[in-house]
Amino acid sequence: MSRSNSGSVTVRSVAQEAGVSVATVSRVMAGAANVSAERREQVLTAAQRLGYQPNQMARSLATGSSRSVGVVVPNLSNPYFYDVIRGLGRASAAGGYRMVVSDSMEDPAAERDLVEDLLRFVDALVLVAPRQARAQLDALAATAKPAVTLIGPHAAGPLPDATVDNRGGMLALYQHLAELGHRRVVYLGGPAAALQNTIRQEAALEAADLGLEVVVVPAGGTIEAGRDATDAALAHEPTAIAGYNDLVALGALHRLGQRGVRVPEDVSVTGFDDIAFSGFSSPALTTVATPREELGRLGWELLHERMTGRPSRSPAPLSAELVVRASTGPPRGRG
Amino acid sequence: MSRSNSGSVTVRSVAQEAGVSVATVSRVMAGAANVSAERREQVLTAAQRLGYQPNQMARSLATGSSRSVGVVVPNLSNPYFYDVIRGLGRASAAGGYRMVVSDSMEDPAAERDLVEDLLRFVDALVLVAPRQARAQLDALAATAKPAVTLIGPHAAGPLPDATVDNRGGMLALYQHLAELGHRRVVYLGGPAAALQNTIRQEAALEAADLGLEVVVVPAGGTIEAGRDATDAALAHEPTAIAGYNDLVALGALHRLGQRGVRVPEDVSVTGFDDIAFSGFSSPALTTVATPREELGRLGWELLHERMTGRPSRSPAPLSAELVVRASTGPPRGRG
DNA sequence: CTGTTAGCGCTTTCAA
DNA sequence: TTGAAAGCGCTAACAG
Repeated sequence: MSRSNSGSVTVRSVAQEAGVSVATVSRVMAGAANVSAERREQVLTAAQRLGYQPNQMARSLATGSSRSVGVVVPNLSNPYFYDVIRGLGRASAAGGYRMVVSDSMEDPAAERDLVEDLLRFVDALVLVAPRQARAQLDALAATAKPAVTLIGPHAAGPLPDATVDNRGGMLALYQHLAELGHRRVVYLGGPAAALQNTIRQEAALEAADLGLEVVVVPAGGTIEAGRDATDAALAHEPTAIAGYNDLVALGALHRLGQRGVRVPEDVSVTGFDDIAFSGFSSPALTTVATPREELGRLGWELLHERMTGRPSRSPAPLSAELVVRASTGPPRGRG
Repeated sequence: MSRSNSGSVTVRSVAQEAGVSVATVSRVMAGAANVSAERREQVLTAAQRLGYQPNQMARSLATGSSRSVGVVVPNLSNPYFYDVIRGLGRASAAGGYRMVVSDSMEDPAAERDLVEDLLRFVDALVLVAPRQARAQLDALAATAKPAVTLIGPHAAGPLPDATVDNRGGMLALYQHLAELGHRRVVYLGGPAAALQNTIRQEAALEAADLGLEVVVVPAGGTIEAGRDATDAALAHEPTAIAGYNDLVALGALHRLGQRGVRVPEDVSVTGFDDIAFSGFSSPALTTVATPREELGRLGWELLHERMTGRPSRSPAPLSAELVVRASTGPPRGRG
């Protein structure tokens, strides 16, 4: 051995400096109660003097826990996921755990690699809106480490999952449009690998009951995707366009503006997620809001239950709330 | 001891299964050349059979390196920082390092805590747009771990720093406005702790040489801050409003729309950063673009130099490029 | 309340 | 090319 860790201050140095055993130092650092005030003081000042910083690696190896949870998100450039992560981060921090987040950039293969990598050193894992096949996820549950999903598999699987009411949210949007008098709407579809899209798209079928004809035009999950799919959407002559998410809707809004199509006079537009930007577009976007920080918090709760060996079952989906802004209005007859 | 790490597959299990020593297993896993093909094969199949996964903690403790770099950003909800991080992530991943990113949420105290925490287990640190006092940063340089800043201290300090030409960018914006015929502009100031703001604000003084009178109105770094400061800005009767960054400018755009002030007919608006949303607002935002992924890459380069003990000096600021869109135009006389 | 000591799982000399 | 063995820095029995 003898790596040149020359300078590093260890429990040993502190113990020596303070004239106590390493065990005592360890106890003081851990905040254990069974140390006399006097000893504690000695250790603390010695540590201070030497600038001692516990080595997290050694600690983890000894305890078998890194006190960190891995988080994988499909796309951190979507503010929605950032908000979920923040809720998760706050909750886990309160529980004494740090978060290590990785972005798969919508790539299922990258997502698998990230999971594998994280599994080597975190205590537990949360997959946000996983983009991989169901079988892969189920395999994850067989791992020794606790894991949960957020906005995960539709049907109940071995992994606990917290999610939002995607179907209800979409239907609220459709109902709003139906009440406004719309009849034909285009749904701008999201990433194929996204489960949320599957669910949101399925809602199109049910929209028929509301007297709506919904045609699906594939787009993607980004603002650019929304912009680029808008021409195709317009070809169907809808009076309203429902985006897979706010980003897509914002992209559509932009393209409509370029083409001189007025919103909502000529075409209404809706999104999904209620990201901050949606309140600031012009016109401001009608969308559906879900409690995303709450979702993150809930994810931590589920994970924590798993980590402490308690049962933990997937809770009911968090409800989605319609947010009506300026991008929707009654359709006008044309021609 | 005897923590119930019962199930875990270790080098020992694999060695036993393969009928070799743990040293050989370690060598194979490390991809060392000095192992016979036969032995290697035995080890690999044994590892496969047992589903062996190296324990990263143990590895780190033994080698003294976690092969991870800590990254602290002030505000990940600003897409600008996300892009910088992505560049950094790609480069460090290519170099075999993983990134652990933390968000200080614009809180200098939180930033210090995060740094301290990260220092316990990462190999090196990069601070993006640090919000803490110069002295604190200089102290960081005294740490055993290599560290660099991105968009850091103005004057040269002990920490290498890669940055962008904030001053040049602002002046390009002012020159553009001056050429358009503007005379009086309001600069919507950013977060007090942000160094970028100091520099961008100082550019206001130089704008006088361009025939521009620039008055500073404090705002902040968010879209809400921009919105809320707009009324105060308007009180100065400017023909143009220059936001601290795109977020602030987008907020201003929104408020102007609410008040029925036309952009750019009545007031021109500019931002800084060229985040994706800025190309999609209406009107699209005139701003300044900086090579942010490149900035991240450069940060890794600097850090890597430090880590490998090479000199490393702060490079020249990356240049900022004016992006003219629809939010700026010639002023109209009023009254 | 305190110290001694045996590991956590892995890497890396060192000698064979 | 291979194995034995000594740690990396810390924690947690265990004995006192």
